[in-house]
Amino acid sequence: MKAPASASTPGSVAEPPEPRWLTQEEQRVWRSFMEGVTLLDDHLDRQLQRDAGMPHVYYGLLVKLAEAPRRRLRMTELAMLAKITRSRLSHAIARLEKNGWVHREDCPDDKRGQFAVLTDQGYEVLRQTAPGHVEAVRQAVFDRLTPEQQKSLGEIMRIIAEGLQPAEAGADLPWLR
Amino acid sequence: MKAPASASTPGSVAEPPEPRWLTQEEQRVWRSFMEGVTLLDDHLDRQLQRDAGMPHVYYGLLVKLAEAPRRRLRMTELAMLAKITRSRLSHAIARLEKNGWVHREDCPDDKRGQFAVLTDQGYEVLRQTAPGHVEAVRQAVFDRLTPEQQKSLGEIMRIIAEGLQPAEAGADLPWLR
DNA sequence: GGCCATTTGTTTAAAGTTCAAGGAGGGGCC
DNA sequence: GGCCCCTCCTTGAACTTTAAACAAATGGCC
Repeated sequence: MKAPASASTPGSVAEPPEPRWLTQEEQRVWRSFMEGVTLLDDHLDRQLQRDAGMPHVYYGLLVKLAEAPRRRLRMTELAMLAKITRSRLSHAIARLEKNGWVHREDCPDDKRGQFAVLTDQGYEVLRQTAPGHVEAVRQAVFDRLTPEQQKSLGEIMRIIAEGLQPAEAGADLPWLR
Repeated sequence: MKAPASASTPGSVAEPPEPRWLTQEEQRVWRSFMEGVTLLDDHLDRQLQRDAGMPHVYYGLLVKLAEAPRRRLRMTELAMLAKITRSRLSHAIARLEKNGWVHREDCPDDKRGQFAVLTDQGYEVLRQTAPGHVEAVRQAVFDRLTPEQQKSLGEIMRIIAEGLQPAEAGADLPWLR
């Protein structure tokens, strides 16, 4: 495909600029990325579904709760930490509540608010399944990468994440970032 | 948490080995990774849902078909290329067929077989939406990374993907790898 | 040919996600 | 107080994904 002569000096008629296609090498990088992510995500989802009876995202929610003071977080805060919508979180917490791993509690300060609280039972599930999960992550990722690659991966993904962080997110909750 | 004295010289009673927990730094890497992936995936899904009326995975299927000889692929082959299950593919193709972007065709050599074929209309959708999609990928990823980081990302994700590739996958279709 | 394990692709139902809409409370402003 | 806009969270419907079960065709083997 050839760029039209006007590509660098567009006339008065509005033309869409020539798309900045990916080079061969960029395409290879992008495909490796998508494949790696897809395979890894599926792998961890299956591992956790099998050993903990929940998808990876749900597991991540329990982890965030376990790390929080008093093992509880406001719904909106948890949603932001986990990078999911509040709607999705609502459904997820409903499911985890049915399992007895989380329960909801009203917020005394704000009657609109809800806390998601990790139950003892939920904590126990986490305690029992965490070793298997870390091991899976290690085998799939860290065991295969050199320390330099690990560092590099961290930097790269941090950059990408920062670029996509909704601008307002946590503007008033800066300690979450 | 302290490792028991027996950790390095286990006695005759079977004990689970002390889990290889992630270090602080490894945790930071892992979280950046998960966050970046989550945000990026959501971002691209929304972009394509808005501009092309389909999720990212479905778009990927059309791309694979467009690149294939005669714009067609056997279901199993396409599933392997896209790293998804055949079941998921069946549903996806059904949906794309309803849109008129793909149609199924019987395989003359193998009466069990089906080809998924990209229609002209499907190709047209791809042609119109590809520029917007590449641009989104560029802005979110390539524009933010140095050439070295891009190269590094490619290597790292290739390593991770290889480690998770089901052993049999494409054993008899080596040219797909 | 006949048998049997395997491959191919689909189907069903359950589970998870998304999107748009909505109820209820907070908080500023008059 | 009363009004209005915003935030917090939930809901229901539509859609996508998963897991398990299935029919049909293949291919090796006797």
